[in-house]
Amino acid sequence: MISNKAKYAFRALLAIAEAPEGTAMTSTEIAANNAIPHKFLEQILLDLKKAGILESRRGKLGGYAMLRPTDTVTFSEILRIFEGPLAPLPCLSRQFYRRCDDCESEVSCAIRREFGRAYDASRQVLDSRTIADALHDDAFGGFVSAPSRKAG
Amino acid sequence: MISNKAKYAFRALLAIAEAPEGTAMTSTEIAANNAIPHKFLEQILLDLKKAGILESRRGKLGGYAMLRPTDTVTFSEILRIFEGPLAPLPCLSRQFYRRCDDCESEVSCAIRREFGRAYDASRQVLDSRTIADALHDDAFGGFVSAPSRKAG
DNA sequence: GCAATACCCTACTAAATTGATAGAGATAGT
DNA sequence: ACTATCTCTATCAATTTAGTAGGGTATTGC
Repeated sequence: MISNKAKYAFRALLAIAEAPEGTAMTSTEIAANNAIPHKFLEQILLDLKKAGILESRRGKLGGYAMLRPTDTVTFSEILRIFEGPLAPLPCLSRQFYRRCDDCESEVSCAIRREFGRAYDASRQVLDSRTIADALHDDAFGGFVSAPSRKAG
Repeated sequence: MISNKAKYAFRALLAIAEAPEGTAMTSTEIAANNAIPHKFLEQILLDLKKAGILESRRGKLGGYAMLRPTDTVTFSEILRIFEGPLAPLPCLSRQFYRRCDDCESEVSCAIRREFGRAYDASRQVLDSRTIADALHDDAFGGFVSAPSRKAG
């Protein structure tokens, strides 16, 4: 399960990305329209700004806007800001690599191998999907299909 | 990142599964050979027993052994015992489904759609890989290949 | 210049989770 | 009876999560 913080970040980003180019959205607006606690959202937007995803203006006509084009901002990038490493094991992370304390041999570790496969699979999605993709419901994998997943 | 508890559980399971059919391994043995705190491991093995994965015997010739064949025990099954739902969002979980508190429409939720893709991808691995596969380093996806991942 | 608006920053808190440790009880074998 | 082993419950410290609180700082418009 991803944290509320990360979920709020995606909601906010999608809201900002949807706004017409050049217009800024205020934290108050975003909070109200997306069921996010206002002061909590402020922290999140600040994190996104510090990460170079958003830009901001203060004062009366202030607010937040995308700093980078929406099609360059991937889901994994955002997730990492709020969740830290996405790898299931420290020894599988490229960006936050840490050897397991008690590991004898990484190459022969069956747990590492299996989780490596799972991680590869999910990373292939999260690394390639962007905010722009999410907004436009672009197809994944080169074809369009109705969602087959059923809730429940 | 998966919890230490889950990681220990996999280590223990692999150790037990590796033992000759019919022989039981004691928690003390498993703990010593796999760098797991003994009393912590006891809780874990108990959970695995309650979940119907292991059987146990008390007393002098006691210990733990597989209850079900190793090729029927999937990674996702074990993970769920110790980590709860694997889905990144409650509204994507089949076994622990919960609507997001503030969700207006699940079908049109872009966040749900994108994470659904990532979840599908990793589930395809974790649902299909078993303890037996991990032990025998069986190929995944119908072919054998040298691991291309580099640690670091 | 001054007030209103909106972002910026830090500190705090309650509740839950993680990663154990501790100790007593139940059962099986010799 | 004795001992090895599993079984069960309680407890604990550290960390994380999900916020709340309350100022401080920049910008605009009058």
